[in-house]
Amino acid sequence: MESPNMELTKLIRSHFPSLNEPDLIEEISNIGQLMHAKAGTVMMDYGRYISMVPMVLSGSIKVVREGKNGDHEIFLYFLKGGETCSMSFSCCMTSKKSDIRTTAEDDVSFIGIPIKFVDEWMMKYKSWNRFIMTSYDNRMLDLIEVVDNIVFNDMEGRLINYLKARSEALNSNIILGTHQQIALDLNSSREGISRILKKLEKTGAITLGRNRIQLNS
DNA sequence: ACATTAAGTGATT
DNA sequence: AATCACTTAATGT
Repeated sequence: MESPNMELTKLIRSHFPSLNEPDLIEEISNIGQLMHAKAGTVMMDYGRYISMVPMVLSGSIKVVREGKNGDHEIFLYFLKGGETCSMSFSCCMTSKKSDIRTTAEDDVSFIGIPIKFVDEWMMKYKSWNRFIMTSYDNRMLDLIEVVDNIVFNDMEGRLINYLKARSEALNSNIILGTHQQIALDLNSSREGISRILKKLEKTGAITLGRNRIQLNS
């Protein structure tokens, strides 16, 4: 039988190879909590305070922003294995309420790190510092992509990018869900999404089914 | 068989 | 490209 401590150590080594300081790995193993979230679970919601920063091991987490009116939201990006949520980190640091909502796109497992340590390790461990900074940078790039998408692309372009992102996040070319949900994510209308999807199906790019979209690439 | 939910369509703005 | 009003199709009970 392995102790949970060793289990965590293994997971950190295999999923976060850039964190290579032995003391750091030991600390994470002692302090981190191995956690799971089932597909569809809302992991973080608007207005909630965050006490833990997740280091994602497997699965992917959908991050969305609430629209101005409050009745719409807009899809931002997916968080995948080996990554962490910079939003939760910055929220924690300023002990602000969350500006975003995250849901488990599929079954997710992650290591939860209490904020206190996230902060402490920033100064203590160089590789941790780099890890957090890199994560910030990657998220920033994702956000720039979102802006580009909205400003320069029409709905069809945005939808195609969205489908790609989702397929990549799920590691599958089959996407399950309703047109309505996609419309919500893209701040569009169900009918509009249905029409574009229909058009894409005719070109052979995708195959449609009820609750199901298959990408044919 | 019936009710419910998802998707398709044409018209209007 | 969004919204409305409706139809058609698939699925659950």
